[in-house]
Amino acid sequence: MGENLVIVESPAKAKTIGKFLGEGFTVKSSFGHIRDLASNTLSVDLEKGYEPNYVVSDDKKKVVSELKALAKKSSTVWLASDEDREGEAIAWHLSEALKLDPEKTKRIVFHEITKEAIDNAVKSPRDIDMDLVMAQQARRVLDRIVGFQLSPLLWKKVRPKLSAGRVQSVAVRLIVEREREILAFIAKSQYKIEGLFHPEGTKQSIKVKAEVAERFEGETEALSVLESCKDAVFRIISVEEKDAKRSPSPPFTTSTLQQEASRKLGFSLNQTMRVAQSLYESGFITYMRTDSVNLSKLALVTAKQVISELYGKEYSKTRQYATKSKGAQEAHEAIRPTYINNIEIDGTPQEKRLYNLIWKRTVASQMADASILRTEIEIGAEGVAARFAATADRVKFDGFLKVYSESTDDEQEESDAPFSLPELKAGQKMDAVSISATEKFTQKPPRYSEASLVKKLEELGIGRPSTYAPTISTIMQRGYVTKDNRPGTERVCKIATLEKGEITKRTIVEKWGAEKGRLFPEDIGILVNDFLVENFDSVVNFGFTAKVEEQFDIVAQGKLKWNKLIDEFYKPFSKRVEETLQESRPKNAERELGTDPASGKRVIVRLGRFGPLAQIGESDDPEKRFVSLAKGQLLETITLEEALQLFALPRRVGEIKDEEVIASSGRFGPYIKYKGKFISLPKEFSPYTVTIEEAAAIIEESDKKEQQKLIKSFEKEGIEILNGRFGPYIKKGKKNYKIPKGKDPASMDLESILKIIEETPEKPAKKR
DNA sequence: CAGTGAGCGAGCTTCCGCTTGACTT
Repeated sequence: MGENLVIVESPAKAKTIGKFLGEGFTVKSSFGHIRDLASNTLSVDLEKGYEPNYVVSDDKKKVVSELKALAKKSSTVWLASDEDREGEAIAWHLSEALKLDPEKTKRIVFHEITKEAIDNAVKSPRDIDMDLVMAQQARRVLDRIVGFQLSPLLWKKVRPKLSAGRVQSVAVRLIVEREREILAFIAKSQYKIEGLFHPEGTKQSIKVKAEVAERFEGETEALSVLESCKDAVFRIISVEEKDAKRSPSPPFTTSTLQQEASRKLGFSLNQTMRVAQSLYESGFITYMRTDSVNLSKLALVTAKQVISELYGKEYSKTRQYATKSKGAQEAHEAIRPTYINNIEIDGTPQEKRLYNLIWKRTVASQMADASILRTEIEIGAEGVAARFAATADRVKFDGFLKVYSESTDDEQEESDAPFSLPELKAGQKMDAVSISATEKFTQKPPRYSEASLVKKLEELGIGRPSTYAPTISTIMQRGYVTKDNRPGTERVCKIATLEKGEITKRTIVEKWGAEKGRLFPEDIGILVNDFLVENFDSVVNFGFTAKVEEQFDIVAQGKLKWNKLIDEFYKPFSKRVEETLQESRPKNAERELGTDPASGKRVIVRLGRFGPLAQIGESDDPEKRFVSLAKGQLLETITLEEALQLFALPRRVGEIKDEEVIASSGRFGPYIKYKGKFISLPKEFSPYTVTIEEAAAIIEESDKKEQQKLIKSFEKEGIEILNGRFGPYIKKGKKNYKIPKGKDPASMDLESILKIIEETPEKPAKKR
């Protein structure tokens, strides 16, 4: 038992620090916050200066009692939580909950986990900074009041179990507003003119592709340019060479790691964080929840060594980056490999890939600029107003590009891969092999992906590294938004080509607007957002967090009392809550689409108990009909035709052997029903159009699969061995049992099966 | 699992930020 007890936030950190401190020190972890406002009620006394009611959370009772016992036996307790607002609060809650003697308690902080840094920290302890603690308390109480007063308002006015909060409601707002931008967007047709030229006196195969920078509004305008090119003699007007350089991106923070893992590896936010957590626990990387781009001195030195060894000295350039993002608290380092000389690690494929990404980004950040020679040429002709331009980049020195280049979110229509230009001189004649005018359409704004939404939130200073992934999970869980793919549509583009003195016109079909893993608002998200924007704009405003953060800073400086800040917010806020409560329901009114030509009744859409629906006939009409809207349809945008089509389901397709075949669409997509069985409809078929012949084939296919599914059956006992998605398994009644590895499912006897059933433990109650 | 669109009223839902854990199909 050590004389000294050191408490840090994370157990992995405790382990490493324990090694540095050695004899006489016991290092333990608090596992983050140990106390919080009681979770079942507001727990803020609105009458008594907003006094918070803190309790030790259930899952922390054990940690707290353990730490308490250890603290009792220790001569000194060192509170070594992070040096930011939350960390300071953790230190204070520890001192309160463990009833620490101030004489025996010391607050220390360190920014690097090295022996030197820790020794230094121990030499210069300080007291808990109560101003900073109160700034945290203000943050906590404000979030609780906003969340626990707005959410119940939604339960009353919209639907139970909904939620609202300073962070999540802004995230939803961003998605809803982006959707409306997209709806309002009208694609503009423009013409892009490109030419393929052959420099005179060079090999026949050499071609130079050049483009006119400006876009042309209409077909006539574009054609007149082509017309003017007919007999033109093209020459190089200018050749310009410029030196350019590119610099590496800073090392990873949580948000940039999430963005790059999404773009380069296709990871979701949760996936990235789960894999990073496991790399951290294995000691491969530094802490993964950080907003800092700072690297420790040790890391800088190792990076230099590694780069010099691998690529040569000229590739190394030591750089220290400054954090751009507002509100960054910088309690940790950037995310980097713990040992940069560790180029590869052991682990799952996912872990290897993420580690590799982190390694490359870190190393590249300490490498030299790439230097690039950019050649720009211009081609023109007398009588042709438009100028054709081409650029080519030649990498003179690759520098950091040897290791890493950052991806972008914008999907480019064509790859602008650098191509090389032949030796060209001003005045040189260029034969126009072909010149074409292609119709292009302006792009609608992109929907957010999980990662680009995090980027946006970070820019606005909303949310923290530890909450980005959970926040986005929350708004999906509430049903406000859905992550989805959309197949995209086709459109026809016109092309006119001038070749050998003649202009020919044709059209091509272009696929556009396909989306993968994007966030779409749902009707309930739109409704809740509009309700909040209408009544609480000051809170769901994009600038609200930045504004209160300024106030928290003033509290942290000791120039403002925390509960005065709260009071100034709460007075107008509670008034607004009261007023909104008195007012009528939010605009959940129905939207009228028109009349049903068959019955002459009114067709409306509205949000029902189970989601958005279309309705024919009034609510008091005994013959009224309902149908749910399909995935991807919104109340705001659905048309009468689309709504009426929904009523065509369920549809009788025909009969097979005197049994009806029905086609419809359910929770799990389109299906056909035959002899009481449901069969999912393959993608290429639609329930509106599938024919009885097609249905027969689908049913036959499904029967075949069903037969292959059954490996063995014990009818008397009601036990079956089946082939499932994850391999063979045992089924008895409604329960499934795993077959141990190495057993051949087809040759198992009843006895061994019963034994497996016997030995399989009961499923524990579902925890949430 | 593949349709629901209500009625009565009790009891519950919910925030943001720190941190990991222990469950199997």
